Amino acid sequence: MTTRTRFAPSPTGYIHVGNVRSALYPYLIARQSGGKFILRIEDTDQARFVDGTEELIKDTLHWLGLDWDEGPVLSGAGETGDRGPYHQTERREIYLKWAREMIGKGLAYADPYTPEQVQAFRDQAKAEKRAFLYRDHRPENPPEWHLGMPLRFKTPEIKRYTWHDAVMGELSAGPEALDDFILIKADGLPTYNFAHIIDDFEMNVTHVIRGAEYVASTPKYLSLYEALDIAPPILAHVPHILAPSGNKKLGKRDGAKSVSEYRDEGILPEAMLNFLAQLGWNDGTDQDVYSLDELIEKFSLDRVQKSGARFDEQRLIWLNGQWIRRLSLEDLYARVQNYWPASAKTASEAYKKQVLALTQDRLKTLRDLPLLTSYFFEEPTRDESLISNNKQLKKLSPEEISDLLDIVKTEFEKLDDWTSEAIQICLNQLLEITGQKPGVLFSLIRIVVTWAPFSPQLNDTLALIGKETMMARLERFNP
RNA sequence: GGCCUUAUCGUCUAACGGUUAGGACACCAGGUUUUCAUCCUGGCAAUCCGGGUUCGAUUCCCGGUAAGGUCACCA
Repeated sequence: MTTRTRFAPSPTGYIHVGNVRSALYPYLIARQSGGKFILRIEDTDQARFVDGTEELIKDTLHWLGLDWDEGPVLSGAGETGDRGPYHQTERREIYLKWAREMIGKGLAYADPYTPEQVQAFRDQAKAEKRAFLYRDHRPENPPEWHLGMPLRFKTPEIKRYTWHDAVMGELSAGPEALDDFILIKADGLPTYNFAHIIDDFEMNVTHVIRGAEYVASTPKYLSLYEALDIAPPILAHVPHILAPSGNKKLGKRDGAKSVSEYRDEGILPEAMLNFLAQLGWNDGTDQDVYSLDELIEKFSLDRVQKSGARFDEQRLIWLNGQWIRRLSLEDLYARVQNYWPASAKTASEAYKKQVLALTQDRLKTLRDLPLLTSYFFEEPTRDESLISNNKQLKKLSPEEISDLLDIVKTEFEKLDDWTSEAIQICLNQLLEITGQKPGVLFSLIRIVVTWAPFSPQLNDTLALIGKETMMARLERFNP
């Protein structure tokens, strides 16, 4: 049987990094076995529906390179795949057909209570410090069901379930976990609990990979699979990603950033995928950097961690730097297009590529580009703290600084061959003439020319900035 | 409160009864006769607690403790 996995998000807002991992793992499983990866939109909650989310989901997956074989098409309103529709709201009749069959078999019944009455039962259970079970209130003679009232699953057998989870191993839960949950809501749409089971069956899904919050309801699903005589798919519950501080699950309230935010900050999709895959998974080796192809080859659910992992942004940024360094100059140049400082607009492509080549090694996120390069394109703003905070330079008086720079100007004025090599020779001569240490002299030149906290090698930087600009900047500076 | 799950450096993790408990991020120190966020070298730092089982437990069992999930006409 071919592997078929799915990512089934609800269009209820932005996509955060936790969601991405729930897409990545099923994607990897599908690809490593030559199977299919399905995108299904679970849009049955009309109250929480947020317009535009579906486009966001598709854009995000596409940006990450997690392309799907079946589901809504990337842009526009169509769908691909022969197991659709892939929007749950368009599958309404399918769920109702299943529901009517279940009523016929005595597996479902109408819920006669008002929401307020059910809430009263719930409150009572809570007051008595018990778990709420609807089946304790299962009506003796439920009315005939019709559209407009909730339909509930009549749990056929209240018992303990034991099952295997591809991540968690052997799991089991007592009869308390079983209840008569709602199949069809009063609005005629199914609940997640019902819809996903029908969909996964009808779409031939072989692996259900989802967040650990579904472990508690798995016995209910098992009970439904059994009643429907459906063989359950392989179940894999992935632990939560934890917020940077505290032990809570990463959520919007804890400042969980959307994937687009990281994208805007200049995190590469390769780094994001690499980071997320390793958050809670490893292949047992010391490897740190994995391409998507390597992940496809090496990923396995049974090596996924059972406990939650904290989202460590510093590691993500480190990985991003690793990936930036692995990119070819052409590739990096293409990706960095929207990150240049405004002043680079008029610069030539050739010049920008030279700047990029010089700074590639120091770039951690694409958004750092202006910080690292703006002085190549515009007059830098003088920042006195660079001198006053410099261990060596702050010992020098303004006069001493002025004298040093005069010598520098004189020597460089004589230099016509403006290449890195010639500049380096000139710099070395300046050390001899002034009798200064490199840490003093070179730092001073670097700061006065760039006014940046860090920059590439001095000779290369000066070569690229050009003699004229450099001399002008030295001239302008008065200690 | 019921049910379920988890527990190794600050963080992510390796070790599937025998290791000086390994690696990575972060941090600290030194180096790359030049900054630095790259690069190299070194350092700091962990098996939640208590009982078993065993010649021997991070590893297996039990009990605590702590943390997380869940108990919706949300997914």
